[in-house]
Amino acid sequence: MADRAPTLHDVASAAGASKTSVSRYFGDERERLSAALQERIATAAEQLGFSPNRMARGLKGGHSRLIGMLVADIRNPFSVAVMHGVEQACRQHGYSLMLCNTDNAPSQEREHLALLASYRVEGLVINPTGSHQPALDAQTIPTVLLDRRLDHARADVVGLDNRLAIEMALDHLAAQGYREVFYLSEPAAQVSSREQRLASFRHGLAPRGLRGEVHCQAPDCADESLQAALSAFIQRPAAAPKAVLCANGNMTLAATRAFHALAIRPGATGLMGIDELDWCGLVEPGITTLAQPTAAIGHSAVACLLKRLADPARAIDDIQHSPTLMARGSTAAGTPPQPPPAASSGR
Amino acid sequence: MADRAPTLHDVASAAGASKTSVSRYFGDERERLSAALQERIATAAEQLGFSPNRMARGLKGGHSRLIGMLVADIRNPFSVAVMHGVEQACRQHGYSLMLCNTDNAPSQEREHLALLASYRVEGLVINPTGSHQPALDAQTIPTVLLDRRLDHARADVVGLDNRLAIEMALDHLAAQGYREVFYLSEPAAQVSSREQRLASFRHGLAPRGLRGEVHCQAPDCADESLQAALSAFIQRPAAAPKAVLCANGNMTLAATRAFHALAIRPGATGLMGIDELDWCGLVEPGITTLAQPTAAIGHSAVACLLKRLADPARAIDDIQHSPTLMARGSTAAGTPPQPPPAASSGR
DNA sequence: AGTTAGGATGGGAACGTTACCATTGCCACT
DNA sequence: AGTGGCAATGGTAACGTTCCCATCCTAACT
Repeated sequence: MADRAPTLHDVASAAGASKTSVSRYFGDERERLSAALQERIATAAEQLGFSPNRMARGLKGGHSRLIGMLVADIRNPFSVAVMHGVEQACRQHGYSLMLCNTDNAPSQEREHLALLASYRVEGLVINPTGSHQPALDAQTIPTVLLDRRLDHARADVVGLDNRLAIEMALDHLAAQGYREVFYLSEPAAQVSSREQRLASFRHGLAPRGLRGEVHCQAPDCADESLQAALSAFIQRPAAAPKAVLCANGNMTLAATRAFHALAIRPGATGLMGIDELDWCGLVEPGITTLAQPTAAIGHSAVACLLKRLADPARAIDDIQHSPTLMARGSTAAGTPPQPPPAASSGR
Repeated sequence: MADRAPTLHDVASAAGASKTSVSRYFGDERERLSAALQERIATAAEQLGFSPNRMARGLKGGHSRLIGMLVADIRNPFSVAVMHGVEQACRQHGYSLMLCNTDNAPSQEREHLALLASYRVEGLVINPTGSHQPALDAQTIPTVLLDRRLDHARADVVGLDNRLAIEMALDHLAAQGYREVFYLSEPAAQVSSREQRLASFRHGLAPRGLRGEVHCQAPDCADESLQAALSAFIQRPAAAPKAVLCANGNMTLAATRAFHALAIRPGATGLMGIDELDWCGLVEPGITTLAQPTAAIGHSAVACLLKRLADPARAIDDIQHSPTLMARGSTAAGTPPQPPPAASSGR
């Protein structure tokens, strides 16, 4: 019969009702209709296979019921896990998620931002690419920043408690008897979470009697430079065991590959990373990680966004989640854990 | 100034032009406008920060410029990789992607389908959950099925050449000297790709002089049953080496975990899987896989969809991609590869 | 009985855009 | 000079909804 999708009007005439009534039925005023009318509309709609046109609805009411999400790297399991949480939370609150992947490219970030704006998304969850984006700063749509802070943008931030994470990592490494730590990160400039972790690392060394060394490099870089740096670190003579600490999942993967290429089994030389990955228990002897509560992060990002939608003027939130230590063989030094150099030994 | 987003009309009056001209400027008739007018509109739009409202555009023209994608399990790296390809391809063709994750739940599949329909997406890329969905069959929106065929739905299919994949796997295992193969799959009923792989497995054994055993189980199931089955298979006395073949990435992960729990190092007992994963090179001694060309699959899914959009009546496509063998240590039997029992030895 | 409150319903004007048709010039024909 | 055509622009009616207001009816008041 109808070649195109049936409209409100079609349903109305089929049910012998007015557009308004049908609109009410599908909106949130269904109770205002008499039982008889509800029945008629339900039947007619069912029969025609009607589903309200969200475009039209969004146009008239100004509510798109859409939330946009910008992910820097969709192939990063951490991002996917958070995204999963975000999507669930959105759905729970009656929003749909429009997802865009920027592949860490500022140009795509800009483009997608414009796109999402043109769909009049009501809110934005953004995991920004590193580089500074004026377009992001000028954001007029309520925004929650994921994992990465942006200096110039007035937006809520949800992510990991980076200082706590690094301290937990250093505590664990120190307790396991490691005394020198090689910190492996992607280039930290411009990316707040990396900067925070790096700074916390630097500050956290001395109080624990640790020595540290920092190595930053892009993960897509050739493996050789990482291998070389790692190998130099490991071969350098030292009195106590050494460990490698990876600032995120990408680097954990890179470091594990480097260990593998150098034919070094983690443990005697420690290996630890932030972000839990499927395979961390599988690579011998198991790789110690700090797992991020990805679902919680996703949910709280949406919760935060909705709060801002409800009250645009409220103070900016900065929600920091705590990681969970997954201790495995890669940080069992082999030498029995020694008490820290100076401190009390009783406890 | 303006509290809400500026409209076409705002730009028009700011530029001293008509709505039509501005519409033309932002549509695909920009060349029809004189240079002077283009200039004026560009300036005005820039200054107001105008971006056309896609909702309104979609409403009037009937073109949402939206493609919907339904993914059964967003935490499956294979799905994500394909999705990445789909998104790229969409963007290249001027479409945006609306992504929904069904978490393998038919109810969510139904729900999301309705949602996408209500946004009037022009096409659908679906990776169906297993169970039979009348809603999917009745699909009136042009649809491409990913990886999984649906009996009752008239839709194009894009995926792996499952028969070829299994044959490549069996060829490889046979060539490496394995003679008994334990086939590990998620429950195959209702899911065409699993059924195809399973059937190909069964048919491919005899010609190669192999013996086979099939084990199906849900991946979220407790590990013990898998471990028990695996252990029974491995301990059974046999004249020649045995191998485990995993039907997809999830099962490869499960099997690797089981090997790990049983403290068996793959190799003497072979281990191989369909789907390449980050860590397959990392787990000792490297896990042999068949990599799917995920980007190509994503791109061809969109290409296929666009062809159908252009010509709804054309014959149904069934595009099968070929996998790539990533041979690693987990299928190096240790015994030198013997020539197949009967066949010619000269080649 | 007359008035009024209020519940149920319908009519019509937006929302921001595009599609169609109309209008204006201007130039090149015969 | 008159006509036709084309290029450049503008006006207006949709698209499918929701929102505001009007209308009707029933029931409960004075």
